[in-house]
Amino acid sequence: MLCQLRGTVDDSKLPGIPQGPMPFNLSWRASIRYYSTSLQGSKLFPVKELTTHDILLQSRFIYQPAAGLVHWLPLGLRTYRKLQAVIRKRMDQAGGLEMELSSLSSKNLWEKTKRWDNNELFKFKDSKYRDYCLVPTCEEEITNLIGDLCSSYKDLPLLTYQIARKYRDELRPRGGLLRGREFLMKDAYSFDLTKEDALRSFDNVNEAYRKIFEDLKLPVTVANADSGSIGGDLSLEYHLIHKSGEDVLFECNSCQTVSNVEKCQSLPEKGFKGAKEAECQYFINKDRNTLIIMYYPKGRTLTPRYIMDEIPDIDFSIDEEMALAMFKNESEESSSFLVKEIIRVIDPRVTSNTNMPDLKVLYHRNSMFTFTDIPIVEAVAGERCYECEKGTLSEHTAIEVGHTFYLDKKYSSPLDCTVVNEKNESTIVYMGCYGIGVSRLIAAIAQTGRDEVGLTWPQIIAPYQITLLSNKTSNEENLDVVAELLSSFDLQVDGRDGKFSMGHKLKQSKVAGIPLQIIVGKHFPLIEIEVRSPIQHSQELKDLYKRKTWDWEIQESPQTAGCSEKHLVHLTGLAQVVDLLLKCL
RNA sequence: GGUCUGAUGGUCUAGAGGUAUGAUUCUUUCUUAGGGAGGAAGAGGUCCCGGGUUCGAUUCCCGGUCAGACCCCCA
Repeated sequence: MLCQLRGTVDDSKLPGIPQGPMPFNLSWRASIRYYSTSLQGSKLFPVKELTTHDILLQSRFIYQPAAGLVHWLPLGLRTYRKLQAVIRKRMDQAGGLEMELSSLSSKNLWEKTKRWDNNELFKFKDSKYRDYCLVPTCEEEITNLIGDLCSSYKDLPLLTYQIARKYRDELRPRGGLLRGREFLMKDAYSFDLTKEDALRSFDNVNEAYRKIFEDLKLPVTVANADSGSIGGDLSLEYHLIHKSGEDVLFECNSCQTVSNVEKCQSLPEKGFKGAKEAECQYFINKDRNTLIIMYYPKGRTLTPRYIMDEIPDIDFSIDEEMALAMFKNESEESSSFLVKEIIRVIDPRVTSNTNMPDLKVLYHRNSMFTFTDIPIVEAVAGERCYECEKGTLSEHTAIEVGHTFYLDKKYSSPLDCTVVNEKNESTIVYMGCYGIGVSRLIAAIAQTGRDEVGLTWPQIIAPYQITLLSNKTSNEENLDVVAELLSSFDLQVDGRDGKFSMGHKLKQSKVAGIPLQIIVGKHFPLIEIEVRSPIQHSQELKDLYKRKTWDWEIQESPQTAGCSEKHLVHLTGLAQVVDLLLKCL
């Protein structure tokens, strides 16, 4: 793939450089085109004012044919594949077995897990009017598959994964890759005989995730999370902190616990005397014999599910009016007042100093129970951590890029995924599921890594590691010599001539976030290397510098946009220096 | 599903009741030659779709479609 961008439009003048197959059968000319037309109109829209999504579009990583859909272009596809390779490597090391399930799934499994009635599911009918969906995730299919194929405890523990496209009928897709209707996700599923084993599998995958983000050199934040519609009771989210993020996290400055706002209880600040005024909301339990009244400070967001541990049979599907009607109705029918109960849940911010609203039901003192120590509203920054009760919470916005769930038997039970144990007894397996949004991760990395000049990728997923380019006057043979010298590297050779100036080619490479620009120009046989983002010199590099027997100058912090340092190296040492520089990234 | 905004050459845009401005891009060509080069000539538009008002609508009105932002939702 050396000469993908090499040469002029005139095929007859192509130099004798090996030509690899073009991705997607794009013609030679199309390849030149995607490069040369990038950032059109950049004078009108300087890169630093563009959104990251626009940079991805204009530097031809992706093409957006319609809202929520993405075509991957040659440059973007390289990053897309490299990121998959990183994930694949770590999942394999964790013992994962890669598979690939169909993107289509028939209705019956989804009915068993009660997830068919979801308007984000892409549903359609075939010519025989049978219902299908495009998979938004694969718990149903994989659980069914494993239940069918695995029958003995000897098959466990089992970890399967796939990197495949997923579909969600988002009402309003947004932010391009961040929230598309079709996206790439790595989804993994673990199957274990016992809960202990399942929790070990959960830890195992989380460890693999840690390594993946370490490979990418990303400062990922792990947060306790609500498990949402997936269910289960243990769930971790992986986030990149960024101001554009849609998730809100709270971090405790004492115990360091990070939690998603959806799963973050908080205590009032020290010395808080109580809210001025309270509001309340009524709920009823599933047996319809207990009314639950939640009191919380006026103006705060009530989070009723925080009481789930204490009142597991609370029924959130019944609204306030219905709950009150049911309770009153039951009261009349039932002659015994004693079987009726009222539970008051009073948020800790509501105290004796607080104005309480009037009760809407008659009650009997003996049948009333009160919680006063369970926080039931969304946390806000500045309040005290509920975990350690010492630290103060601070707020961050973040982009969620990964999520792990311990599922217990949530899916294995309705889908009857069982194995026999040593005693030949049938037992339901324990599951976990684990996702990384691959396409979203690319967008998140682009977003968090970009600067005024353009994108900056972690070296391991940059579309190319190096752009090798010529200036307008250097002769082609010199470029060939250097290309040959560096042929073992992941190299993009931009030998376009004519109207493409050196500055033009440099800018394009830097906008695209290629880590190194190497210029074959007027100093030949000295070669210029520009480093896109700041790096730490390794000891190895410093040693080589001391031992060098050929020309090598380093210019720290040059006054060039998108360039942290420049090297002027003689051909003789070029490959060694490039190799060590890449290792510093 | 709600609220708002928008739709004009491939891309971005100006504009006004009388078929359209500028830039960019693309083609040919000359010059230039180290930080997104400059000139010359050329190419490229049923002004989103349907209806209404009008002598005449791309422009005004109504409806639709699509796109974007904010809600809502959300493994």
